Amino acid sequence: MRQPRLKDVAEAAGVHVATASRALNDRTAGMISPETVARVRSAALSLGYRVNGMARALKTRRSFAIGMLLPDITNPFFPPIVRGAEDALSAAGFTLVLGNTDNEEEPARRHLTGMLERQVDGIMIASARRDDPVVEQLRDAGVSTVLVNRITQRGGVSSIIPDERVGILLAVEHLQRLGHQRIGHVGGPRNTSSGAQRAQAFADALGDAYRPDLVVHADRFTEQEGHQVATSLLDRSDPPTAIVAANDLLAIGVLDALGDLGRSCPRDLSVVGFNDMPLVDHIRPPLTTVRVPGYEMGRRAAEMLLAHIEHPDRPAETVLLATNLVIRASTAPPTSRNGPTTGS
Amino acid sequence: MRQPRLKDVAEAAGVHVATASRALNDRTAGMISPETVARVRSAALSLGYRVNGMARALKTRRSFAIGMLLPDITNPFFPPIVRGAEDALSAAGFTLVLGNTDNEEEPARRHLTGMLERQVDGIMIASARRDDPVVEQLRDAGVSTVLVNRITQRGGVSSIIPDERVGILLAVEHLQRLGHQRIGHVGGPRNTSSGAQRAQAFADALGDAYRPDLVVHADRFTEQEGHQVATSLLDRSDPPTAIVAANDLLAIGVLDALGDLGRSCPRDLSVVGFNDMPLVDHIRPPLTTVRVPGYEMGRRAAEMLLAHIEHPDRPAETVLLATNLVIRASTAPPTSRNGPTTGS
DNA sequence: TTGTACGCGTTATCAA
DNA sequence: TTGATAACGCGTACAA
Repeated sequence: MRQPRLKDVAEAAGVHVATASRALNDRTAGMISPETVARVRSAALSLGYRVNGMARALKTRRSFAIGMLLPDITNPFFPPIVRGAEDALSAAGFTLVLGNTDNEEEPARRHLTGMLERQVDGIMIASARRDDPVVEQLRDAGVSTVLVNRITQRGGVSSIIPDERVGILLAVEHLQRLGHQRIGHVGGPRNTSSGAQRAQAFADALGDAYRPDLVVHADRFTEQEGHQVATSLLDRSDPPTAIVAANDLLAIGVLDALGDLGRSCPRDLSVVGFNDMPLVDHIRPPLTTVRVPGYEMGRRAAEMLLAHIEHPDRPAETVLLATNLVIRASTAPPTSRNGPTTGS
Repeated sequence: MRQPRLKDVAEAAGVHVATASRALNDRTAGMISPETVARVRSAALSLGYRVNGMARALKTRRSFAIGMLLPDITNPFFPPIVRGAEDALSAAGFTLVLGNTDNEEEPARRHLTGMLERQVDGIMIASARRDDPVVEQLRDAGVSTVLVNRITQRGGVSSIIPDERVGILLAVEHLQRLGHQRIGHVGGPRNTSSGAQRAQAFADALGDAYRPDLVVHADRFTEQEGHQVATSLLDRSDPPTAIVAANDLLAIGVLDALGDLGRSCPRDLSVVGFNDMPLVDHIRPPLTTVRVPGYEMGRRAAEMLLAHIEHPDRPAETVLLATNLVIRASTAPPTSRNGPTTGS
């Protein structure tokens, strides 16, 4: 026989379905006499009854499911975020639906449509681009949304991002204190807030020392892309003595490029990453990087989203999460080989 | 005004809801005259209509959602599996619901209950323990299930796992060929198939050379645990000259322990991991490890699950995915310092 | 080819 | 405190 339904429980307990429904829900069990509640619940237990969430959602217009869009779960920076979100969500009785977008619009739309059709109660987006029509639509459609790690240019939707400005500033100051004067930047995609903001923060931090020709941008936040664009930067007659990368994956790409050229870090080049994603403390050399609390970011994002679902009329807010510099072995003073006085 | 429903579309197109329903579904659109289909679809488009998946699922008893239980998305081995599964699922119009269990039963049950209440059409479990009542229940309840990466002792449910036996054998042979004679094993939790099978395969591969006192087991597949149990193995008067770890995280723990003791890899100890998870090629030293095709495993698992959902009566099958050894820099011949002839 | 009528399983409203 | 009844939005036999 098939899954028992509420009606079966009600019959087994000798009450009406409505009564059974009330007895089973904590919120409404107070209306029912303790004996009846007990009778219904034990009947449900012995029948192995399980509510049909679809029917409930149809009636209550709440699915207790949340969707999350991210570029690629395979990027080691995201799992802690997802884990943080999932922990907060499941603690509140919500379920997490995941979708990878590869930073492209078509998959993003596809996933979004699917999630919305399935009546998710809200959406977290970790894959927003600076100009993202998808986010606009969501906002206009009145869907509870929280942006994570990346924001769009036009606001109107709550978001939580790392303090990129401070992070980059700390990185630059660290390098300058070590004596570096020719500092380059391997930036991320300019159509993302992280790519654009970090590049801007880099320029601002350097001030007069800013050298536009020492800045390159990757089209994606991947090791391969970092490798490729860093090569052009390193393969010139007057390469930088230090590089601030827009994230750890790009930084690793820089290290790869450096190795290809037969040079080594930090002897020939200092490298700073961004995110402090898992395992970068174990790579060669252990990476100096700006730490972003991924787990916290995911957790708080979920909490913000749940709060927004409870109180849809509260204004959007954007939270800036503190970052700090973790100094490891990929940064060191410039040597005479690459120092400013060399000028071959 | 609220979300338009089918009725609104029907009215806008001047037809009955039933007609609108048929016109909107590709499967049934053939029953409807082309003009009507066009009229209905354009009405739907201009109204911004979106089916209510809950109502549809309630009626069709298919949610097009799949649940996946895993120990911890933060363990770098799992993201590729999840990505593979998600890609296959979304290609088939399914949605992925995620749950982290931390290898504990209570969270597993909680997530499972939530997923089942939400009427998922099937479940993938990457967190099974050897004796897992949760899996038994699922099987007995007739829920379509596929086990990934780990299996239970009692079968009856389809599964896909790496060929651990061959992988371990390749690792051991590689070390023996290098000249190692005192080879130890840092095993995983014995209540998981991966922990138990790899330990067994290790013993079998070594045959007469097997030394039970050179085997320790971690209670969890984490770097910390590996660090801890490896210390006891390395901190003895006659430590092994090589260690096969049950997975990469444990292997990294071994490297940590080695560093604590002031020794280095591969000079004082060769280490082989398992999984070839992302970034282990960049750690110090680049890790020799048994490669498991995580993405493929996730993709195929999803495909198997979908097949099972289509044909619930087909018998359970278990797929063994080929593994191979990736030799990098964490393995080398034993030196006189730690070689078999030393015997202090 | 289209319309009628009903049910999927639950909760909310109203009445008793 | 409990029961009767009507939705929630959709798909589908069956009839026309």
